[in-house]
This record gives sequence, C-alpha cells and structure tokens, in this order.
Amino acid sequence: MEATSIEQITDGADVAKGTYYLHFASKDDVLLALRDRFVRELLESIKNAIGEQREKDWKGKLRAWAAAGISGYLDAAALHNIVFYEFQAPSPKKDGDNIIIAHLSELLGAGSAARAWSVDDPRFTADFLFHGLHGIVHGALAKQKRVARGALIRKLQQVSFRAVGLRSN
Amino acid sequence: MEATSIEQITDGADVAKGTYYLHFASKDDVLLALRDRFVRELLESIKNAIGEQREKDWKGKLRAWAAAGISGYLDAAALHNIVFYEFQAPSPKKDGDNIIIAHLSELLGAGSAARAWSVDDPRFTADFLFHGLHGIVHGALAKQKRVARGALIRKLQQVSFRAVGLRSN
Amino acid sequence: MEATSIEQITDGADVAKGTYYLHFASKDDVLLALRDRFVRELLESIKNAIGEQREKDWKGKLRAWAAAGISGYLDAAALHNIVFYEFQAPSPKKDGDNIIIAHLSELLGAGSAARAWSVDDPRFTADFLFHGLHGIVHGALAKQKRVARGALIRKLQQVSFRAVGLRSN
Amino acid sequence: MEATSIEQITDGADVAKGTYYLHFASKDDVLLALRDRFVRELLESIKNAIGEQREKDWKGKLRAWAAAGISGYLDAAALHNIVFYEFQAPSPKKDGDNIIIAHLSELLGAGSAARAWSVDDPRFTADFLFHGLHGIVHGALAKQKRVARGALIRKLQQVSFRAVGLRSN
DNA sequence: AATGAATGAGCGTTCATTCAT
DNA sequence: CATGAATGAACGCTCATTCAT
Repeated sequence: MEATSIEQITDGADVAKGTYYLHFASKDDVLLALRDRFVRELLESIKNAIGEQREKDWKGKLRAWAAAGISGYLDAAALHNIVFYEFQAPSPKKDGDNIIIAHLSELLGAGSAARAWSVDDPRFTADFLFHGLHGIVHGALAKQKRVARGALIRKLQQVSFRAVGLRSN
Repeated sequence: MEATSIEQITDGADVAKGTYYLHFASKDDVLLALRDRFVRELLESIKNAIGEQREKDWKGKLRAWAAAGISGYLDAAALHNIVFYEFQAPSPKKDGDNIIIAHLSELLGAGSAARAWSVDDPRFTADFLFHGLHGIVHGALAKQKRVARGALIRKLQQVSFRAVGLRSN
Repeated sequence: MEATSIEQITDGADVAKGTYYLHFASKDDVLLALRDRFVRELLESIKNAIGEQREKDWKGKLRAWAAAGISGYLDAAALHNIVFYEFQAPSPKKDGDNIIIAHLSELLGAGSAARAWSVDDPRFTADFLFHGLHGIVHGALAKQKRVARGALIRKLQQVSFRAVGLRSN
Repeated sequence: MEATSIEQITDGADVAKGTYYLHFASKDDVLLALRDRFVRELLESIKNAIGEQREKDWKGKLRAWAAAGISGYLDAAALHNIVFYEFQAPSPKKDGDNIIIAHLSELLGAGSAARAWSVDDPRFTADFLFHGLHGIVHGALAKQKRVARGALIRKLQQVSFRAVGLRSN
C-alpha cells in the first residue's frame, strides 16, 4: 500500500535526491539494481554453501540450498520487501530470468542425471521450491517478530527432500 | 510498476469514476473486495472438488486440491494480478488469515491424523504448497501465452504427494 | 471550511436531491433564495417594531431597530451562518442592494431631516451600524453558547444613539 | 461561490502547484498564514500611527486608529478578500482572538480609565467599531472602483468619536 | 560531482448536476 | 412531479524527475 519513495531511499543512503539520478535513470532502475544485487548475493551465498559439500553428496547440496536460501532471505528481509513488493515486474520477461531458480533447476537436473533423486521437470520443481521458500519466509516474517530460523530450515529441508523423491530424514 | 489507477478500473468496468464511490469507500476498499471475492470463490471451487472424492480417499482429495488450485488461479489470472500485485496487504495480519492456506492446513492435518500421509507441521506444509502453486502459475503465465494446464496440474499433484510423504504415482 | 453540500440541504428538507432542481436552477440559486428570505423576514420584523413607535419618537425607532436587529439575527443564527458564510456574493452588486441597510439609511436620513439627530451621510452610518450589529452577533455566537440577548440589545442601542449624535441614556 | 483554488493561488504567485507545498502543509495552512500576516501587519501600522500621538491625546489616538484601519484595509484589499472570505474559521475560537479587536479594546479601556471618554464595555465597543470598519471598507470596495479614502476616514473618525461618547468635531 | 528547490503530471476523491424511471 | 443512481469536471495533494547552483 505505502510505496517506498525516492526520498526514503535517498535519505536511507544519505545522498541528495538529485545525486541519485547521476547513477540511475529512473526509480525503476534503482529497484531493478537493488533486486539484481540482492539476487546475485543470495545466489553467491547459496553457491558457497553448496560448494562446501562433497562432490557426490547431492542430498547435502539440497540441504545446503535450503539452509542458505532461508538464511539469505531472512538476513535481507527489509531489502527483500522493498525490492519484491515495490517492484512490479516491468515485463514478465524480466521476471523470468530469475537466476536463483535457474541455478536450482540446474542442480535438480544434475542430481537427477546422477540418479541421486528423481525429478521429471527440474524447472517446474525449482519454481515450486523457490516460491515455496519465498512464501514461507514472507509468512514467517509477517506473523512473528522473532523467527525460529533453525526450525524453518529443518522443515524446508524435509519438504525439499520429499519434493525430489528422497526420504525426508 | 504502473499501479492500476481508479480510472483504469472504472474504464474497464465501463462506469464513471464517481460511480465507483457509490459502492466502495476508497480504492483500497475495491481491491480488498476483489481479493476477498477471488479468494472466496477459489476456496469454494476447491471445496467442491474435494467434496466429490470418496470420504477415505485422501490422496484423491489432495489430487483434487492441486487441480482446482491450478484451474482457479489460471481462470482468474487477470483478476489475480490486479488483486495480488496491486494491493500490498495493509497489515501483515490480513495477509496471514489466508483462508486457502487455512483450509489446506486443515486437510493436511486431517489426512495426517487418519494416517493417510505424514506431515509434521501442517501449517508449514500448507504455506509451502500454496506459495509453490502461486509461483508456478505466476511463472507459467509470465512465460507462456498459452499454458498447458493439464501438465501443470499433473506436476503439481506429483510434487504435492511427495511433499506429504506419499509416493508420487 | 466545511461547505454545506446539496445533500445536507436536501436531507434537511426531506426531499430527494433531484427534487431540488425542480425549484432551483443551481446551488447558488437556493443560497440566494435563502438569503433573500432571511433578509426579507428580518426587514419585516424591523419594520413592525418601528411601526409600533409613535410617529415622532425617533429615538424610540432607533431603539426598536437595534432590538429587532439583534433578535432577528440571533433567532435565525443557523440559517444566517449557512447563508452568509456559504455564499460568497456572486458579484459585489448583489451584495450592495442590502435592503436592511437601505431601509436603515432611509430611517437615519428621515430622522436627520426631522432634526431628531444629526447624521451627515446616512448611508455611511447605516453601513456602519449594520456591520457593527452583524459583527457583534457573530462574535457573541462564536464565543458563548447562551447569549445574553438583553445586554446585547442595550449596548447596541447605546452605541447606536451615540453614533447618530444622541445622548446615550 | 467560487472558492479560490490552489491553482489560482500558485498561478497568481507564479510558482508551480507543488512549490506551494514546500512552504505550507495544506491549503488551510496558507490561508491561515496569509490571514495572520495581514492581521499582524495591520496591527503594526495601527500601533505606529497611535504611537505618534501625544501621550495624553486620547482623541488623537482614536483618530489615528480609524485612519490607519481604513488605510490598512484598503491597501490590502485583494489579500483581505481572499483571506477573510475564503477562509471560514476552523473553529469559532480562532476567530475570537482577533488581535486587532483585542488591541482596540485595550485602548478604549485605557481611555475610559483616563476619563478621556466613557465606554461601559470596551470589548463590545471594540467589536462594534471593528466590524463597522470592516463593513464600511467592504461596502466601499464593492460599490466603487476608486474609493474616496479621505472621506471614508473622516466619517469613520466622526462615528468612532461618537461611539465613545465624544463630540464628533 | 553533488545538491535540493522547483516542477507539473497524475493521483484518489468529492459533489453539483442530470435524467431514466 | 419526484426520485436517486450515475456522471465527470474539478479539487487538494504527492512525488518522480529536472536543473541552476
């Protein structure tokens, strides 16, 4: 309802309103940039978490994905709200090339090829898991002030395992 | 980005701008009313679909849920976009009492009690499935003009079964 | 600040909004009509009060004028406010032909001619007395809920006598 | 009838509509500010005119009051109209603490105490004189394009003297 | 490069007026 | 005659964007 105004953004960044237009062409531009940064950083931390798993430990990778995803979203809650609620995708295209989903889709496909689990349509399942994660975090933030991060991660891991056809323990 | 203006809404409804205020107190009021109607109708159609299943056929109920959910969202795509993107919940509370999620949560709990499947935290899983569904439909609409409804339903059913710990066939 | 709306007027008169336009051409029209009625009735009651004085009793006439003026305004306080505050004279002309002032001006001129008192410019003095009266009543209504009508009348009479050059007792 | 709109005000001041809101919080805010300024400046010029009289010259002070009052109103005729007709006092209170009336009331009381004249209720007489002045100027402006300032002042002085019980020459 | 006062298009809302019933 | 639902011009106000300093 209440939209974030340029003034709030520039006040928060401790620059003058005009300064802003030296770097961005428009309000949408900055929202797009913020979103890109948020998404890139989240992807980075997901990749790092996964990279720490042993090459063949597919379940561990998925477990790491879920943990990093929940953590990344929770840590950037404020930014996330500005960026994802403020910004109504200018065109559906822009929305489509979500690199988090693309990366997860690859992971699911690779695990499937390695017979670690069974996923018929990796893109579909990636979409599903990503938006499930998204909704879970959003709901948790909306309902509770202090979020039980550990519990959230555990539950997301369980449901993620199940979603790819693994036993959940 | 471009918010839907009163003028767009009234033009779409082929009434004058003032007419609108005979029925609603404010812009938020319409959006709220539209959202309520959309959600109520979706819940209605989900309940009907589930009601047609045999009493003990829990898997059938979940299957029906997924099919009705996808169909309901796809059928009301335009309305859905206006309502859910335009209207940023006035308070997180309002967002929380999503009756679709509450209903699904009950279904999952009941099936669990009946030992039809195994779900530790029905609310969590309901949140997850609902937002997964939401994201799937949104993504499908954003990417393709014509959506393969049948395929979408089948895949959502599979992943829903898995999420509650059932075999997916 | 808060203007009286057509709806308030028609609600108060227990007729439909449309009915109103059978009798008046516009909102200004009704305000004008209300004002005319108020002014005509006030003039009527002033004339009656003066008519009760003896032909030669000029001081009595002025005394009667002051009493009737205060009373007329106080009795119609609500109407007066609507009419005089709501309605910003459409043209200065309309405002000019205030029949109360014209009448008082005649009275002052006549008394002057009869050597009852001494007024060089009856119109000026009439303007002055009328607006003084107006302000006094307005101020009294604004400040007190219950107005001491008798005291107001007595004071207005005194100052009116003085204004025309009579001793004030 | 036709209220002065923000657009008229900003057009008149040769600034954009938005500029206005850098200085004032709302439309009422300007009107209030304009009114305050007008009233303060009028009081200032009245005080200056009175200050030039000899300490004991009460009649001179009242004479100065009338002259400064007429002049002040005539000089600010346009502003006066906007401010006093546009703005219907948000609460009757605000209207009551008219500093011009309060100041005149003090003057009348002081002169009375000094036996320069005789006024039973200074506040009443101040109200009366102020509104008489107000009406005189308003009427003069409405009727004539060029106002005979000198004549107006002379007549107001005469009637003011009389109102406080002085001989009018 | 950085600023922030100034801008004005566009918003949500009101309400005097119309007209089909 | 009477009605009141429908209208749309016009309002006060906001805020993304510009540009002189």
